[in-house]
Amino acid sequence: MPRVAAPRRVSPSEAVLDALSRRIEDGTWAIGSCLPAERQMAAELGVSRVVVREAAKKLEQRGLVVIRQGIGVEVVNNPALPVQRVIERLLPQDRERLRQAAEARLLIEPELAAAAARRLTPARLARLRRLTALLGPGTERARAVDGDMAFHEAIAEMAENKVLALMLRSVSELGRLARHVTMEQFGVARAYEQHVAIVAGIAAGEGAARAAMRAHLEAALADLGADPAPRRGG
Amino acid sequence: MPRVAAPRRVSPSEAVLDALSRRIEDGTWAIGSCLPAERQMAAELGVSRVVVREAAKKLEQRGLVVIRQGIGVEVVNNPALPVQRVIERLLPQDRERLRQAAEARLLIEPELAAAAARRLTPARLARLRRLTALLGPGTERARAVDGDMAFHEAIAEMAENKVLALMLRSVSELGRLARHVTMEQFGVARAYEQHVAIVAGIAAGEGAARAAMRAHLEAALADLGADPAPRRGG
DNA sequence: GTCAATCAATGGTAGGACCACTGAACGTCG
DNA sequence: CGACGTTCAGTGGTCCTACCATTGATTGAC
Repeated sequence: MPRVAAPRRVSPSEAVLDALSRRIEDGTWAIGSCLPAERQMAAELGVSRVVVREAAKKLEQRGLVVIRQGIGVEVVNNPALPVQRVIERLLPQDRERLRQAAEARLLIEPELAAAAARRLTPARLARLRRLTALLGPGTERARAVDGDMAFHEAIAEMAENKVLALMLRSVSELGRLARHVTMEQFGVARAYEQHVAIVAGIAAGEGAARAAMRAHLEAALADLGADPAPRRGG
Repeated sequence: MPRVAAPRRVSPSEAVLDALSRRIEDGTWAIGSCLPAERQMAAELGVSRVVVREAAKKLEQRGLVVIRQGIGVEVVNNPALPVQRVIERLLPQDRERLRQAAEARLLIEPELAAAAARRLTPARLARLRRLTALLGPGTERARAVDGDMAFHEAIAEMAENKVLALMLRSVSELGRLARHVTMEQFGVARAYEQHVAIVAGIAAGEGAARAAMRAHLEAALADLGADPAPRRGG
């Protein structure tokens, strides 16, 4: 019986958590699909249902899955979700949270655009141009917001800084509802033009990218300020 | 039997989670102390031990407590912890994580210093001066790192943007180990001088604050680059 | 006085039973 | 035939009880 050689046994809980998160990340369970039932996984992994539940709960906290009674455990893979929740608890009031989030975004995102410009390739430029089409003429409001998010997220990705990308996505998701309102209020055409301008800026270079993005965000912020009560001001 | 009036019963789990987090935030259980045992809380709240455990686990994920077998549930209240964990999972490699975190910090913190300058009051200035003393001559390495963190955190607080403060704290905690190394390598005296310069900058105005903070961070980043392998580069 | 064994308390796991909710299959009624 | 309410099987949510594993303090022998 070794007294120092084996002090580090992995608990069943950790092992299962590891196994599940691994299989989610390697695509064993596709995004949008459901994991096997808790009882079944417990049987397969040779552990009690308690540890499976615990692992699932942790995965939910990490934004990898959502658990719904009567349905199952669905894969979503959204790492920004936990950050969002932290911010929501930190700033319970919608209005103030939105303001600070917009402030943070105004600080982060122009820099992301600049970094994306530094690292621009023809393929990436093409992708950005494709993404602007998502806000092209005749786009419905519901899809427009998704298209808007996708566009900004792509830029964040191209900046090749996952920390900043995570932060951007978190605050950006927080403003999703508000964006919906302003889109409805001011139309998507203007947002589309600004996105086109941003792409042109990124193609032109760091400075132009920064300026274009900054203009876009300031416009959105101004719209937000014009809206008296952004949906449930509690 | 109302068919629409009462569709929203709070589950025991939510209720307990709410109760516990409330009592933590209002200081019923001081930071550093332990909550009652799970069995006891279960009895007091009239609920099974499972839901108490679940609530405790969620609190742990939120960075409010840490759970240790054989010890109990200790209160810590560190909202940045979940964000740290997300980043650690997102960037498993120490070196790259540190680099991106430093990049993010270099972007965020000068702006926080500028905001702090805008909102400066005599009391706050005094507080900052007091905090610089934590790095004064003759400070041990171990305490120096804590003092450094406290100083930067205070500035973030004075900027009055909790979102940015959260982000700063998260990336800043990630670099704690590395900071330890550089402190040991280059001494605390230089860091002290830079902190003094930052305070002077904040007192002088936005631009000066930004510049001073930027210089401090760039120096730290350069030190980091000089270090070949910041502790376990796996 | 030192050190190792003991012990009580804590969180961790097991297994089984039942509750609450969901979606779909089914049957009924208009 | 079609729309609607019912039933039902499957899912996660909760409960209970017992036991395992780890910790820190207590106790005892040396």
